[in-house]
Amino acid sequence: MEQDLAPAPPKGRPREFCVDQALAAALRVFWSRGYEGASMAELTAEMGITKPSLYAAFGNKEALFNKALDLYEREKLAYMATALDAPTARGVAERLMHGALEMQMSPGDPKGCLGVISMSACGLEAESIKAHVVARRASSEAALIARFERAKAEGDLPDGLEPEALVRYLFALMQGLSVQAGAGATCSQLQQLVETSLSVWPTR
Amino acid sequence: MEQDLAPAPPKGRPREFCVDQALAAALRVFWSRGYEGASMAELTAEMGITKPSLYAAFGNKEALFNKALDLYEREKLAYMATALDAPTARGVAERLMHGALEMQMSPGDPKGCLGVISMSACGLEAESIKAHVVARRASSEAALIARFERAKAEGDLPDGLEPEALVRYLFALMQGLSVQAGAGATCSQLQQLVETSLSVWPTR
DNA sequence: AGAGTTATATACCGATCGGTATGGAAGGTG
DNA sequence: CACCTTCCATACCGATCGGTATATAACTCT
Repeated sequence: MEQDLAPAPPKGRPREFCVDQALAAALRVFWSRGYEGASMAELTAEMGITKPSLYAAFGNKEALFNKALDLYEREKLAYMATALDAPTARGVAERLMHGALEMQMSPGDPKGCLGVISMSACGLEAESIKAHVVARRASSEAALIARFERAKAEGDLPDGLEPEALVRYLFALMQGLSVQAGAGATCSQLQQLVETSLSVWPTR
Repeated sequence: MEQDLAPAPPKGRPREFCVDQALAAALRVFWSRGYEGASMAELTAEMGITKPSLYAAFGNKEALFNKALDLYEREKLAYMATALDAPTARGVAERLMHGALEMQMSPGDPKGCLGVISMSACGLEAESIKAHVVARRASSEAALIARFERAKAEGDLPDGLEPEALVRYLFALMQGLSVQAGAGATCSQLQQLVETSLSVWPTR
């Protein structure tokens, strides 16, 4: 076996654009318009490439969306993974709400949550997209439930609150935050929402 | 002035469909597909009429949507108005959450909330639709804020909670409920969410 | 029975949708 | 240099989008 650390001796004409940069541009379009609302014309214009280049590099519209969704979760939803490391259940909730708030207040990015938008968009063609996004949300939901199970075992949860129910409650708040951000709420309004949510968070 | 209690001596050929019935069918389509996801082809098929009949009776797609939105608020969101009559702030919250839950569990209707769906759908053409829906939500938001202002004056609210913030918190929960319902949550999961929300509702 | 009016049915409109065929330009390797 | 591979640019594909022109059918009024 030969070492292939410089694996690709590129044979043909090199491409004239940066794939990662183009994908980031595509993400911004999907993020602000939804899967169906994003047309190939707007995507190519915003990515600065032509349609054949897009199809050669990414496959088709659905594949492009899935790659953009990967990028979104990797870069914009990183706080969800690190939040689980907080020492207490309340700490987890604080990190999640503050992370979601910070993301919505990021000035360069579109408002709202790509996941929420994609689960709400409902055209016939987008059903497989929707199912895909729902499945991903279910996995992060499961991780958070596991974290709250541990909290319950540690006596960290008030009595009578099931981890599953608490996760759904917390997700509902974050989804509501995204909906209101997408509807044009101001930063201070979103801050108010997060503060209120944390002020009523159940303590034992 | 003549009495016009039988106001319309219909002159031409009578229409062969019931306008209210067709509008109800259109509402179901918009509700499950969103404004942009609902095509005229699916609308006319589901309404059981042809395109010229639709345009003659309702104007165009946007006007049809607005009339469907009227119907939605009148029939499906009636609980929001009556909830304000509850004697306490907590009672208002209970009626709102239970009303939203009951609506999401109605077996014949699509899942999710037409308002949330329409605020999330993002194509270029739908921006005026989105603005319209946002404006309507703002008015019901204002009504609820006024109700909680009264509650505050009556000493019905815990100290340190602003009516505005509490309304946004409550709306976030209801929007989250709709998102999860649209994503395929089961009835018992939604019930869990409502119970949890009410169990952490702040009391003085 | 006509005339006037309104609704329906079919076929059609330009524009846009996602996706692709084709021809040439830009690189490597003989 | 020819040769091969890959990418870019233009033009194009059938399908569908929202919306409409035209012709005919069904009704009331004179």
